[in-house]
Amino acid sequence: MTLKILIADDHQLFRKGLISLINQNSDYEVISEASNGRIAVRLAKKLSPDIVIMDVNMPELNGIDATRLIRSDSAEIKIIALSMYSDKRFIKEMLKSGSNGYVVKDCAFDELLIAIKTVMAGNIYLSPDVTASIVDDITNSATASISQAYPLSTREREVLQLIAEGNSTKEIASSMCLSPKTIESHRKNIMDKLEIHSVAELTKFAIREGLTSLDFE
Amino acid sequence: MTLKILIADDHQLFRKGLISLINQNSDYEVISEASNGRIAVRLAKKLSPDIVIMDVNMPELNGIDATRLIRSDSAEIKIIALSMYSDKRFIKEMLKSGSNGYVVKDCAFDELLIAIKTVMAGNIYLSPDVTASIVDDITNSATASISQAYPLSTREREVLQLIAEGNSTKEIASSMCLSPKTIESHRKNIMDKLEIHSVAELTKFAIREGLTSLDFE
DNA sequence: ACCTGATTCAGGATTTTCCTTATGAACTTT
DNA sequence: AAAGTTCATAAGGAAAATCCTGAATCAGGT
Repeated sequence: MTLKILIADDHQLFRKGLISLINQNSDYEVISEASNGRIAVRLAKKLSPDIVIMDVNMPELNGIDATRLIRSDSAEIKIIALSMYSDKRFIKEMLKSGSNGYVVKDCAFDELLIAIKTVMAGNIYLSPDVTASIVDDITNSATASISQAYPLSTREREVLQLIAEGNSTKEIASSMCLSPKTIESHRKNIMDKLEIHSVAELTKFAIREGLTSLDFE
Repeated sequence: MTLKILIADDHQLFRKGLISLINQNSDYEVISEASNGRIAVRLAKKLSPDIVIMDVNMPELNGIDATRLIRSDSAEIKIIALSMYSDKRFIKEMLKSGSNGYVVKDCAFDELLIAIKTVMAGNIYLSPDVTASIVDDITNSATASISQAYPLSTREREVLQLIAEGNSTKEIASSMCLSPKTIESHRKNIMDKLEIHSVAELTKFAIREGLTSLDFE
């Protein structure tokens, strides 16, 4: 029986390349693909894949929160985080959100296959780079972790991400299918919690936390 | 006779995926790969590929400068720029440096094949997104052509920096001893020139331009 | 002398944000 | 089980900021 895989990444060419690699192996089948976290969550719920390969940085809804949402629905679906960066914050947040592995995009394809086998066996897989980074972090454990300074709820982070991506309250409301008043509430709560009262600093916070990047739109 | 292709991208997984896709087509052969611009320049000189598929953002030596170096050595080698972004500045720099095409990473694989055929026929290929961006630029030529390089006046930069540091229009006005109305004008002019209409993206722009930093205050 | 762009600013219309309040659900604590 | 807490949702009205239009002044260049 083949393993059903869902791929979530915002770059079509990357997705197609990965699908091509994976489909050469008859043990695996890519059943669907998502260009952002929101779509990934919906497809995971609908299709129940065995594995989701999840990019960490995506527009609309990032991989961390998408993972959290999928995990809250299902403990069975394995999620492998895929990232350009071996940044400790991403790794920690991704693992906390319930991912079963963390692989950097610079890895060999064979490593990804090993990661898939490892997580399917019920274990956690981390890229060597990632492991090194984590170990390094543990040895220098004095530095208070970012996780402390992360009092925002899932919903709030979603909203913050969209704010930091340049969306207006209205735009966020319509993209999340909520009342603008709700977004206002979240926005106010975010600002109160962070003690930040400008979009500029909110954006910087979001960049530091990896919720958004400096990318051009 | 097969076309010899060199791939330059800093993410191994992306390279392997692309190679897998390309090698399904017997007209093309990926002869080598480079994980940064410097390696790409060396390999291009050594192997004389027909085409280099060049990521714009790479460590060590970026795609723009790598393209310039390859082009200064050879006018025959076709270079297709591949980027995550359809930002006008990247596009312009890449084309000025001598690339024959500019394709966004979100494109379909078939589009990349079309790009390859187009540049091999001696033409320039641009992704639809990219073309739109360029056309948009031309249609707004009067202001936009100037807005390309570094459009902001000294005063405008000053204001932008203060915006990006989280100050309100009022605060900026009082700190610069000007009317809030003046700051509003500057703000509007900045946004018009940059074609950016949110504080979030304005902040990102300011960070990229080095007008402000990500530091905690 | 004329034109362009930079800088300054105002009035009024529009939009957004801020503040308060509230409700039901889910989860925790007592 | 009852009470408290947090979260996500949202409305009404007040306050503030932004947007649009217009315009005066001044410096620099042709």
